[in-house]
Amino acid sequence: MTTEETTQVATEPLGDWRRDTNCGVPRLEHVGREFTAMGWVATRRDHGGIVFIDLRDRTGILQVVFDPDDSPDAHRRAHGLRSEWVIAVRGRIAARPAETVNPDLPTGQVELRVQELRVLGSSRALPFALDDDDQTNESVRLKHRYLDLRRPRLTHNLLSRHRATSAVRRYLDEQGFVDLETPILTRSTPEGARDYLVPSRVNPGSVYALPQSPQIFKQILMVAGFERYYQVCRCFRDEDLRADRQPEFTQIDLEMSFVGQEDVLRLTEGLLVAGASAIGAPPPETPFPRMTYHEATTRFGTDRPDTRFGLELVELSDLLRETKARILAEVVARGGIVSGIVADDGARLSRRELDELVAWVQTLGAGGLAWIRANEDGWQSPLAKFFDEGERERICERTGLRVGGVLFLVAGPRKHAQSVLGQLRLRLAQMLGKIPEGRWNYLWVTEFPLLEENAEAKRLVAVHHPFTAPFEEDLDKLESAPESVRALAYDVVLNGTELGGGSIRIHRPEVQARVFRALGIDPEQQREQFGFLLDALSFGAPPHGGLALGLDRLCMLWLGESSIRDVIAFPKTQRAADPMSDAPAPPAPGQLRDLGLRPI
RNA sequence: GGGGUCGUAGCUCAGCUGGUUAGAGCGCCGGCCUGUCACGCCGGAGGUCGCGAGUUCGAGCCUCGUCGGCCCCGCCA
Repeated sequence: MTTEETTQVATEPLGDWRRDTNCGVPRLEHVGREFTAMGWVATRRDHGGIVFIDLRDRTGILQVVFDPDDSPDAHRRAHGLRSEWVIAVRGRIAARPAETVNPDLPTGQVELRVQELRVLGSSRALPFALDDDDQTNESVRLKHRYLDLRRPRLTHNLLSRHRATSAVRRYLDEQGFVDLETPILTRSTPEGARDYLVPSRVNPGSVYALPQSPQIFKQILMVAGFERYYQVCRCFRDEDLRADRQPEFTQIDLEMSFVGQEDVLRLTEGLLVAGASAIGAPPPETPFPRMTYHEATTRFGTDRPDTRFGLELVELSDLLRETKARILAEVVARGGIVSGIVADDGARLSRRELDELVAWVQTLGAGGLAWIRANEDGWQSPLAKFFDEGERERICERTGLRVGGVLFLVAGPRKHAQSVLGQLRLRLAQMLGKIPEGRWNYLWVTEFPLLEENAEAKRLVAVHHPFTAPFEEDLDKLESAPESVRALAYDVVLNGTELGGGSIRIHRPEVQARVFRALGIDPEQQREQFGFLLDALSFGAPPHGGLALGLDRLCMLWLGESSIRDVIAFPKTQRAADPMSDAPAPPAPGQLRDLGLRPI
């Protein structure tokens, strides 16, 4: 039978039938009631003399029974039903015989005995099975996303996401926030991610940019006097994709006037409690632990530490200044550091696994990875022969290295060595099974530096963005020691993933001018790039600050998924394409001409 | 831009050292079946081995290129 023939099954109109129960609803208390249910044929079990259908709607599954004793006509027609047909059934709820109760279904104690059947829609044979454990290639699933979304797990994910979003909106509404929209067609801003550009037909040669975030507009809304703004808004960044990065993603974006950092953090904690509770994840305990940027990078090698396990970094530079392992001593002499991680059960790793780690670290661009394995009969290490007795004792004392453990060492410029160890730490935790299940470690990282050296541009750039306020007490170092100035910026982290971040903004024009000067942005550039914000700030700007949270990532973590694609209805592939609609596509003839564009 | 990995029936996969007519499970189609819930039993259809070159007497298998999925580095203020 061909596909075309399959689709030629006669379907019936809905007529005056109306649904009066959902599939997930009926229980023993409904026995004897007459119901009309509608949904999709999830599975059929045709025994000839009797036919069972699992009927599915978004609320769950109900077993419906076609028995000739109830209706010979419905029973005869039930043989023709197929997977994913849409049907309406009318009948009576009955208790199942005791031995046929299905404990795996919430409705498993009852069934609907069908008196009348209407076939509302037929279905072609499916391109893939709608099981939660189906491993079908993702491009096939995305091409038929409407089918993929019928899988209970994805249905559950999107319904849960809706509950979380609704709860967040309710929470912010209660806190006096106003939901305001900002432009999607906006102006490209310098630095940051690559923009998606939209050419303007009525202004040939000019383009809009899609917003990377509504940053400037929400600050202007503060100047406009709205005091508290929020938006669940789409943001666009034309960068390469990852499991937790899509070209368009959703932020919970908010901004508040007349507040300091503490107010934003407390409000955000409440928001996360509301969202987690609504989605069914454990609500976090508040207040969240705090950690400075300095502590995070020193102890964990990253500004988004996963504190669910140890394996912390230990610096050894001062012990190894004079060591005969020249490869280490030279790095210290040049101003770099030697830092390490002890895995107290690291001896479980085979020589081969250790070698693979060394090779892997090299792919991160590190000079190398040294390891010291503390065996019963002494140290085993490519560097063992360089260390004398005193050094060994001091290293063990500092790091806690004991028999059965392995010490991993990385030497290099401070930032780089820490970052490599931070990544090694995560990898070790995975290999050694040190990441506990069911832990939800929320954490604030604070006191980010305001500015940092950009290696490529060889100048200072803003760590957060150019409107981030410096610490008041660090202001006098802005010219003398700009890199030591701390920012009133903060990130919220969950289990090593950055959920979002924000800052208190500069609302005083003279401070903004000094920061621009430190960034090397001259007044002409300031006007050109940020003129409208500077204008706004000059007309009575309240102190203000805010933050943005990645809603997709939040839902992913709360729901235990490993990709944000599983919490987005219509995500894109790694090449930023949509296999269902075939976007992006070449422009139609004439479209480019209308826009005043020519292919290069 | 770079690294890794995968691509064989609708789906998931097997396919030995390059050798006859490319297999399995699920799904699909037909038949039987009155208590199943991964129903069962019998039968059947279904293949551009991603695509293109090359090597070879001979390529699903080897080489090169290319397209696509996923993971990662760079990138993501």
